Amino acid sequence: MQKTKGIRDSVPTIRDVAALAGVSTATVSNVLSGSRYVGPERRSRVKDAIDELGYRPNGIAASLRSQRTKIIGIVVPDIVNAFFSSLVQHFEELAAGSGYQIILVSTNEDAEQERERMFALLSRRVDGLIVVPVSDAFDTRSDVLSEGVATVIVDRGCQLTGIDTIAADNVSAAREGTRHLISLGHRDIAMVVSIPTLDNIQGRIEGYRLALAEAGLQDREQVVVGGVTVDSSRAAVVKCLDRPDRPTALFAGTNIVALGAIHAVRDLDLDFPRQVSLLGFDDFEWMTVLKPYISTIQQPTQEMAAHAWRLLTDRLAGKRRDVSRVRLPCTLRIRESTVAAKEGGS
Amino acid sequence: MQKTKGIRDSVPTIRDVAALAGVSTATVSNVLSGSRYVGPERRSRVKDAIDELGYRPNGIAASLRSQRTKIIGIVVPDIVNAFFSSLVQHFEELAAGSGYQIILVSTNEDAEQERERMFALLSRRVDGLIVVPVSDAFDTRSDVLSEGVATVIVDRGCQLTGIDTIAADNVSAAREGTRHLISLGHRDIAMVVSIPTLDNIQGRIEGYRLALAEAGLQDREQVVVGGVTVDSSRAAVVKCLDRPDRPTALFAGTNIVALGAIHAVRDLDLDFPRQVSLLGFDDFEWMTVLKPYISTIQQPTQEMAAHAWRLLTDRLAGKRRDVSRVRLPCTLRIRESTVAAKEGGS
DNA sequence: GTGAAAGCGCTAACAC
DNA sequence: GTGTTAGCGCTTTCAC
Repeated sequence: MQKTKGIRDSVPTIRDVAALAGVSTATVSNVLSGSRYVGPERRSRVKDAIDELGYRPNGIAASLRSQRTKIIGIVVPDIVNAFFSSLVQHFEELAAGSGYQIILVSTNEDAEQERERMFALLSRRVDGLIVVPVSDAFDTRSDVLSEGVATVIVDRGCQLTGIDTIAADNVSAAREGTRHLISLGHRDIAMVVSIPTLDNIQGRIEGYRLALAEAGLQDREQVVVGGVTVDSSRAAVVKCLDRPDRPTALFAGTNIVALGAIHAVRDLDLDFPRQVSLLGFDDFEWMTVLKPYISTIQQPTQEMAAHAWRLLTDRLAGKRRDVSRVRLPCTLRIRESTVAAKEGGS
Repeated sequence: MQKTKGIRDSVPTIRDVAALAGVSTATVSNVLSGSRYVGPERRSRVKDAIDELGYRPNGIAASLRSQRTKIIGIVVPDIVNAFFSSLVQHFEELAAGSGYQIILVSTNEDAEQERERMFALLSRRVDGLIVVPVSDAFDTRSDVLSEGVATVIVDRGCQLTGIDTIAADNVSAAREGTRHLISLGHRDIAMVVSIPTLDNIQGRIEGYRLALAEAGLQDREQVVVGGVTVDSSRAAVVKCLDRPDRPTALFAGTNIVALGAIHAVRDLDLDFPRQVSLLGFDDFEWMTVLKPYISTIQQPTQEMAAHAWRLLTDRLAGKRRDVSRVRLPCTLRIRESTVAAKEGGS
């Protein structure tokens, strides 16, 4: 088989376009990118040639040369978790709107996977990284971050310094939520959390404690650890509720934990919400479909994503040198699962 | 500023590694890829050099040269929909397990966006594409597919020929579900669907009709169009139920529609499931948390993803030339939302 | 305003 | 078993 120049048997390149249009490759490139002015006549000749050949620029080659991939790596612990998929959706939209694309990594709540996969992302030479770390030991893996790739940390791991972080104002949110429960007359309120060492969870616990202390209820503090799965949370809550002196209200620190808590309440056949009130975290469709409708604290996922994206693109554009640390307010959505405590409760 | 060869002030390349190890770049490349044997001594010298320099191969350059990016484009209509995010999770895992990465595109159920974004994916020179099309008019956009990129279609658009497709066996599944409802004594069963023109939905409608016909109930057929959002489905179902001759059972064709249907039942304050039974499609955590627990038809998302991945990688490896058309069986999960029809129903 | 040409960092022939 | 080298397709100086 002979390689004949005149025969187009493979994908057309910028050279083919240039030849057909009778211009230089530089001109074709400039028509495409608009980086410098090209006269109207040549421009239209180039466009015609592009159409005729069905030319599609090779982004790989462009990336190699320009040292920018226009790809952002998005790292989340679990894409099936509605909170994270909601974030990802927003990132994906923001990316599309500005000529970027996203490579998605779901780390499965596993630190080792996270590490490996982030290195893989770096090999792809992503322009930037948006990460919801698996754990706060993230900073011990600073080798990943020290590569000089622009990175924004979201939701978890926001105790890190020297790096842009963005999260909900967990302390205030949990404080407000706990106050709501207290105002309903609850005195025994258990906080159920996923992993108490995560900084966002710590914030929620802190807010809970603050509100308890304000009401002189610090002795009644009760933090239950549910873990990252619905089943583990369910088991933990069952254990917590299956006692005569059970709490009259549960404050679930994440949507997964809330799911587990509801299961647990069902398992014990308790009158829900009369015997146990429940306040959730995150706001999703199913919470308003299930009876009783679940009261919850809504995180501003869209704003979080928008802020994170802006932080990242500003840094990529060299518009910022200082480190940002953003905390966004949450909204308490009171529905039906939080009701007044029964008299003579505990 | 002078460019001094001896000073490592930038990211190390394969050449730096080769120089430090005293070998050729080819040898470094071979140590990394294992594509040909390298003697133990040189190998360890190379590895030391890599560690010392903190060298990380540039995947962009490798892709340009080898003409393979090891990236698969995943296109879904809506990443927040649990059915799709579940698929994506599996794809992401499969990719990681075989040295691939995925670029995610969420088309927002918009055909124009889908088209544009798929072209962008082609510009990135993804090795393959896994697509859940927005609509069946996908074939009119065959320009995207004619680029010769290996593509597998999942869930929707599976009426297409000449391309690998994989989906649930919607006809059988819906038939079995409808039979279940009929066996409970229901005679007025409404099927609520998202978009009746989608081929997967058509399959579900067909299964419903088949079961109705088997029972001599073809005259009672009632297909309600709910659209792609929870709110539109809710409104459609309210309209359907707010009549004296309302159906005694609803068969929701998707999880979104099921959510809308439950809302509607609540809105009308009907005794659920006594006055209206509900059979859903897709199986998610919230369905077993809400009372009554929702009976549903479970699609084998994991198997669908695994099959699709295999189809794609086999084709990439040149192991297949013929077109595959896979249909996977679903599982009926009977829980509490489907109960016997009240005597003298309609 | 436009072109020529030098690479970006790597892999895969092709040599030996 | 290992080295040499020619590009992959583009962007971007540097000339004019």
